[in-house]
Amino acid sequence: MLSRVRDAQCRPARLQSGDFTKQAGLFKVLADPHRLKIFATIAQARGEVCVCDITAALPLEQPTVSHHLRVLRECGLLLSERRATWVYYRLTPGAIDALHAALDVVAGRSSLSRRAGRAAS
Amino acid sequence: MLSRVRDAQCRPARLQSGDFTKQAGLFKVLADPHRLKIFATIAQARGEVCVCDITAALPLEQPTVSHHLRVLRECGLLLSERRATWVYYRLTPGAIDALHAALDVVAGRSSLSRRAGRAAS
DNA sequence: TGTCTATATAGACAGGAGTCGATGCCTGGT
DNA sequence: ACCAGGCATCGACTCCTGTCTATATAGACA
Repeated sequence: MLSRVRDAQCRPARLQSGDFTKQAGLFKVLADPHRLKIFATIAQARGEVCVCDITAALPLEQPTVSHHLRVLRECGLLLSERRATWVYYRLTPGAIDALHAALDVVAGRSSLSRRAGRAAS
Repeated sequence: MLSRVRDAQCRPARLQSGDFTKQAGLFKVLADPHRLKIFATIAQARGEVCVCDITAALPLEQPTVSHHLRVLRECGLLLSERRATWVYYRLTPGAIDALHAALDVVAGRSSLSRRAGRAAS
């Protein structure tokens, strides 16, 4: 039996039994360069950004930008608010933490200890 | 000119000029549940994991697992080493930090301050 | 050398995702 | 009431990707 030989020098590893569908879904939302640029722009604006400004800054047609904003909104990363004829997007509170937490689940690090680390800095 | 009206109450936001292709590429690699499970398994093993164990733990055929491992390897997150007939995968040193750094680029936080925060915990 | 096992590669296929043009909805102004 | 502009939705198209089967490669062993 060959597996006996391997086990002797490999000590086979408890494998992850859970599924990572939720985390993968978050990463998928960030897996597009244009969408990531939209998210980064809003994140670094530390406030709200008008859709018209986002559209103007991207080499995409308006419906495509609207589609990306919808994806970001529906996964819970962004919030939108209409004022007059314009729509403004902002980060959902805790969005960045949610992303770091997803990474921590993957890396096997508790999100509590990570937040403690960030708070100490 | 309508934009004048909007500018008065929107103060248009410096938009991100850089492209986030590199970061989006990293997130894309993690955007598949099976691939994320593979990565999490290896990350939490704190060492190397045999391909045969990964294949046994997933509801996928062997070539599909091999494909996912290739993707993780070619993006720089995993390293592979052959010993006898078996191949072992491990995390590339700094892989987790690279992912957090990518998030920090998006969130507008310097990776230096983040690492300092983690080191202090 | 021949065979068996473990892994990688090649090719094909189906479903998903990004993009666009056309159109509809909402709001403000005339 | 009508028009104009900003944004969302719809439908279609194309490319990408995850998956499979079939096959090749590499190493161990007889």
